[in-house]
Amino acid sequence: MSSMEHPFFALKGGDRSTRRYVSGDKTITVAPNAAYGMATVFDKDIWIYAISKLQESINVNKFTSKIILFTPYDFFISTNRTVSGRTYKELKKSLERLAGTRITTNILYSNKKQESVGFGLLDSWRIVEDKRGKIDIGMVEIVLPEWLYQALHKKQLLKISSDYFRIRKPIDRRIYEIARKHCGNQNEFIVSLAKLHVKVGSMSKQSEFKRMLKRLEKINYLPDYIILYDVKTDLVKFTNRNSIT
DNA sequence: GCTTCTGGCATATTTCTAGC
DNA sequence: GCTAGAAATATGCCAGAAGC
Repeated sequence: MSSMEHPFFALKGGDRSTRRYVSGDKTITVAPNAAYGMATVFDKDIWIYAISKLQESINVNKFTSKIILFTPYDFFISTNRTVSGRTYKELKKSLERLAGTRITTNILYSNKKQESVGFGLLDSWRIVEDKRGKIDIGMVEIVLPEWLYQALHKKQLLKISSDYFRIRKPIDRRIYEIARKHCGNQNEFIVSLAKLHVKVGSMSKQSEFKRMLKRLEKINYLPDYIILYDVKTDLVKFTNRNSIT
């Protein structure tokens, strides 16, 4: 839920700037990997994929651990990706970015005692390669961070639409996540354009962000929610599609 | 035939800069 | 504030190879 509310992930690869966000007495610092940059919203698919695999095991009372093993091919198909040579190289880069991006925050502990914590988006990863003729068949092993693993067991996770992976634009994915987190099952959620711009984590100017929001409002294809932007008040309204009769 | 993987080309998206 | 263009990066589509 925290990763949906706050911009832990960049919209574009190669982002090497350290970001700091302040909201009341909560702060969050996102420091990217110097070589590969900050993890992106597409890298987050690995998280989502791993979590759904864990959730499946929990549902059938299977043993679970922070270590997840999967084939790249299954990951690509499950997350609506095309399968190509480049996709495999991208997967490796994604793992580098996830493991290299460091978060420092006090948002995870809301008790009176303020405590700052630092963590990576992945503890570690490795690709177990097996030569089959000329082809390298690889199994990917990732170790999820303890806090993410605990969040799953404490049910601090929100289910997202199965159409999420069909959203190809990173900015649209972020806007959907914010709508999912804040609007949830309520009828509507209203936020200022400036605040939404910060929450999305877009590095573009606000005027540029406004243009992209207007485009999204026009095509209005996000799962579960309808977006309305009021130019006069500079407010963005999310309406739950299920509440419209 | 299916799964897994590679590579090329064209197209789309984000961000930045410049100009009006 | 808005728009257009460029650069960097990501994605879509396709053909094809190899093992089971």
